[in-house]
Amino acid sequence: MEPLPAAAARPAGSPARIADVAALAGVGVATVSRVLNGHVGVRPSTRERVVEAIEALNYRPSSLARSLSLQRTMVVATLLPWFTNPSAVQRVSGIVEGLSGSAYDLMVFDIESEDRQRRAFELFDRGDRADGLLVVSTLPPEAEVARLRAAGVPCVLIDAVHPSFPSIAVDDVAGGEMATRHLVELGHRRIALIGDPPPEFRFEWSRDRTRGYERALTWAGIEPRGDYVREGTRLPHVARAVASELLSLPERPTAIFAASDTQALGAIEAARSLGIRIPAELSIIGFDDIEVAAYVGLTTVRQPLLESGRRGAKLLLDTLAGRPVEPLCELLPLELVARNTTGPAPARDG
Amino acid sequence: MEPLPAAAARPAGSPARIADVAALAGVGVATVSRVLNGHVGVRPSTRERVVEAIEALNYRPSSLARSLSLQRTMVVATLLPWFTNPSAVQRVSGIVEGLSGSAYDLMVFDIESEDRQRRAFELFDRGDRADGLLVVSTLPPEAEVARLRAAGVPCVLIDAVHPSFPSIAVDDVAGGEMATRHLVELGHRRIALIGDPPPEFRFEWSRDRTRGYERALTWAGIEPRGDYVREGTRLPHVARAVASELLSLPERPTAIFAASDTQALGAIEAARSLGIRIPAELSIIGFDDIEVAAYVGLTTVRQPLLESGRRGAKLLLDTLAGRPVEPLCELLPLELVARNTTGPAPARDG
DNA sequence: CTCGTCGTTGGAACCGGTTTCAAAATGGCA
DNA sequence: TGCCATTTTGAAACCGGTTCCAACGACGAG
Repeated sequence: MEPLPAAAARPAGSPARIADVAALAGVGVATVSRVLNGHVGVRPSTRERVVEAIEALNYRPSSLARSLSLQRTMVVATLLPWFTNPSAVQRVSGIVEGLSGSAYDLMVFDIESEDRQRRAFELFDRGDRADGLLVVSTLPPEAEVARLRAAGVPCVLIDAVHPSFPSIAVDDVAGGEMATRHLVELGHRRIALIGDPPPEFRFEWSRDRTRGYERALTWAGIEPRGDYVREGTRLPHVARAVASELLSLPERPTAIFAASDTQALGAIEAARSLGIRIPAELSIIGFDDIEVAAYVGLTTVRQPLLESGRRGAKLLLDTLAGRPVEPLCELLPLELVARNTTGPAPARDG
Repeated sequence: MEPLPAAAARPAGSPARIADVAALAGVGVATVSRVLNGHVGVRPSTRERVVEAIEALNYRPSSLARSLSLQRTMVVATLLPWFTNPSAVQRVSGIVEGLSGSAYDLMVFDIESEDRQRRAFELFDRGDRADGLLVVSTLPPEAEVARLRAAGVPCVLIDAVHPSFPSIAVDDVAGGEMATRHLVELGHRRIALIGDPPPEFRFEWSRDRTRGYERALTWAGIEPRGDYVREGTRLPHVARAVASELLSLPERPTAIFAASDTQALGAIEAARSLGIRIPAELSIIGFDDIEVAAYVGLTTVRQPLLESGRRGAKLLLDTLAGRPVEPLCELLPLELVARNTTGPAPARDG
């Protein structure tokens, strides 16, 4: 029973294992495990010997091995494309908020290509790297949906909708319509659109906003013009170039609806460098209401980015806590925020 | 040798294991593993039977178990506080860039409290959840440094310096001096400072910038005034409140040096709402040069945020590839970017 | 026909924890 | 002191993979 002082140190470079601690303390691994996890029923004197051994070896259990054994990680993962986008950042902020105070840690995985999307699901679809998933702005491939369901991995979608999972989203068609109608009501007839990239990663909100745009135009009796619709890209400098093109058309549009604030900012820069005054000569409306939008006075359609993350996190926590959550789609409200980048159409156009 | 068709399905809810595949294909687990990992030396007919079984069961290996066995995850983790801060986001963007094209996936872990910092290192300091670490804007506690070294976890520091690890940083004292001197050269004598939070998570660049500020004042023969120095907080609205206080002092400062662009924006808002014209009545200079800084015309001290991430990622990849990297501190260059928020001191102050 | 070689294969040990279960140690009481 | 109930304890099985190594089968040569 006397403590064994020298339990043959392991090769340098390998941290101590539970077996090393057990050997040093002269107990079995089960006892060390009990001490580590604060189980009752360990004699105080034994506990102390174990604690000493732990400290002597500077031991900490492998969280990986622990997860494998427990079938539980206490980690929630967020999968999202281009997560350094301002709107994505806002959503993640909400998720952080929603998770704070819970026992779960957040791990963020960026998807910047189809390849990474595959890798992401390879890592997470069995639920062994995270106990729950928040999938943002992307729709999992059907094969993954099947696997996630088979493995029983709780999963909540944000800014994407799938019948198998609870989803948080907004009505993008209505949003596009709202933005366009605002411009129409200001007297604009030549309204251009800067849309987002083609459906990558199966998320298509930009297309939906375009549909809303077309619907509002039709409703106002305005013929949609092909040369006014540009499916640009999410990158600001490309949006800027696209806007420059639009503003150099022989029949220059008097208003631009950008499918995201980031793109709207690009459009503003383009107008600036062409010497076009906003909103006197050109109205610009964005979508999202990212943080800088308020700062620079951008008119936009506000969607509750932060709230979407917060709400998604809450739903996921509910599921993880065993409170059943229906796979319903929750639509968050949109709101037009009129600031300084939209105004009445120029006179000669009225 | 004939294929066993029905290898007793496992309880629903559990994804297939390698043993299930082996049973269904009528081979040993070793063979399945060989097929999975593309090893040579498997008879084509056998390989085919295994592949069929894999597809029949929709099997995918547990990445967790795989990591445990291989002692390798092919994941790089980034640990950083408040990673939804614009400057942090920029750094992460750089990391994403630096890692793209490599075989490593990036996982981001947010540290928003001391508790989370502890959790972060609990998860990662044995190197079993990630093969390498990028620690940003925070200094690991010494105990963790010891553990990381003991476990041989490659680790690169960004925006933090520690003798044990390669570090990427800037000279914050020089930066603070550069900013303040710019104001001095414009004729300002009443120069206030909005600093950052007290040293949380052991990162102290704000204090260093304050030192640079004091040094520049002394150099110009200006007596530092206690009521002009406010250690604010990173949150924009608090910075705004602090700026309001400063601007309501009987002897109002004619210039403000904000230790980060985020805080500078808060100061600008405060000035705006008090009807103080920038830069005619008040000069404001920030630090970082975050993306919106250029957009709103903020004068600032530019530090290469993106580059810091890119460079850190490269160093880590080098280490992971076995190319030895010295634990040296790499200082990136700072640059004064004069835009529209700073100008000559008001006349009566000259 | 037998032997040696080489290409395939599967059993078992291992990665580092948790937990079950039965055995051992302890303590109370007659 | 002896017996039984009650802690305490550790060996072994398990989580789900990878890989070493020995054994197996087929084949060509002698």
